[in-house]
Amino acid sequence: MDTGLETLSDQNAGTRRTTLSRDRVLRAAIAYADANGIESLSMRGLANELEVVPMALYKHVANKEDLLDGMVEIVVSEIDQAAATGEWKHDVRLRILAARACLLRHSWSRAVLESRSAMTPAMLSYLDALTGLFLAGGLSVDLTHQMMHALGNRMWGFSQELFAATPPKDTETLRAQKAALPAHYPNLAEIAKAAMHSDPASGRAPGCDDQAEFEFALDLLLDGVDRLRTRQPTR
Amino acid sequence: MDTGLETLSDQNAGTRRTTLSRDRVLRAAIAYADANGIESLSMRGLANELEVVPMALYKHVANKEDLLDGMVEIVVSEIDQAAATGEWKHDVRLRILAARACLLRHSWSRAVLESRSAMTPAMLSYLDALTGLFLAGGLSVDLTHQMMHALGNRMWGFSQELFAATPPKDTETLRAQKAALPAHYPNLAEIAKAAMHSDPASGRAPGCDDQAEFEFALDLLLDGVDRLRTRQPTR
DNA sequence: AGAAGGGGTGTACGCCGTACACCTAGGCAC
DNA sequence: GTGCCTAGGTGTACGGCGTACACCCCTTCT
Repeated sequence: MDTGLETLSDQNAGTRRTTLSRDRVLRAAIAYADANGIESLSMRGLANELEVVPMALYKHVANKEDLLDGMVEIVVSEIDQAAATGEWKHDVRLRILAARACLLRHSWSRAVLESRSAMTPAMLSYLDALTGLFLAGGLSVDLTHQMMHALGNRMWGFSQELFAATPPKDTETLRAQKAALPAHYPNLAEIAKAAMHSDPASGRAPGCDDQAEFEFALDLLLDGVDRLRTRQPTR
Repeated sequence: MDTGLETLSDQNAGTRRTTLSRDRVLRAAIAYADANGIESLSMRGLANELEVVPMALYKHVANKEDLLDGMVEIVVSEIDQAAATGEWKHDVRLRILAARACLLRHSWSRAVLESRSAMTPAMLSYLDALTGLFLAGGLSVDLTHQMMHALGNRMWGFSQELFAATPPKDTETLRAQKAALPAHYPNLAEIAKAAMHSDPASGRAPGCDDQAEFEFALDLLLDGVDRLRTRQPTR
């Protein structure tokens, strides 16, 4: 479904324009949110924009939550994944600035991203690549883990853990995709496995000590500025 | 208005319980959000909780936005402002962890806080005190400024500038409270003044270079972890 | 030709925030 | 005491929202 094949439409009378598709709906929603702000994006308004009746949208998105999920998925997938140069710090820096630039292009995206509970493939892919850069740069698995949490904030404003608060929901497919996770996101799988050892808590994102991770990042900043304190001001 | 004086009520018949007040409404809303989640807090449900008709709330809060403003104001004002010991890094650490602890007590508060556009007195007061700690600790005005932005994120998940996007609105009172700002929040006023010099842009929070501030914090983290990289893992 | 089903439609329900007119009870001036 | 004023609770109503459900039409496959 929702491949962009666009089978025979636009007969010259122009009665029905190009038909809908999940992708067309999502992109129209993004354009609408860009133009009018996310708070004024409604199913009815979007349908109106697409010159279609509101309920037509529900043939392509499950509900408004799904619409928002799809919107951020597209935005995140547009993050420029620059090629690695081998200079890990430089590479990480580039990736994160690319993410920031991408989210800034759609000012609503940060807020929506934070309101989502589950990770999408594009997010996982981005995070996995970033994790890989740290590991390749020689950071230990634990340090990489801590750093990912510390940066989560910076990248798109998260403060809570990335995998938090996913309700049980459909256990069947969930278990399946959980099993498939290591294959697609090997780096994430590695730090998750390591974290699991120290504290096999329930649910996803097990073994993450939020408080410790928060303090780690805080101390990194405080110690860093303390070191700068003795020199002249930066700007 | 809304002082807690509670003039003669509760006549033994118990017809009208204690009457409403802005404070009672706000605290009931906080309790409701704590118990049921912020997304299910509605004016109607809250009114029902207070055994009152929905429109009665509007005698005490202007609208739902105002209700949310009032809720975060209370939460933020409950942040434990520990006495300064003179050890600036320790003091800053404690204040920030106190803020985190307070916001974590009300899981909805972070999201609501981020959705607000304007600063409230309690927020300004907290930020002013923190700024004061940095300055007293010997950080330059510029470094303090950068650090406040870097920490904004850590404290309650902000990624955007703190003062951003306040619409023009009521110029009369706005100008007045803007003029009164230095008296109440001297430390904030100092870094704002310094920032104004380098780039007198329009609106509030002038002279803040978002991109530079983001990169400052990012580099602090990356350089910090790079330094840790050469030693053994932390946990 | 006839079945199947993907995709747009129309109607309707229950929730939301809140404008506006109203009523009522206490405090005050006289 | 009488009459007014006002703060605060009430009732009704409106427009907007997300979306369930029954429909129907048009394409495609057999």
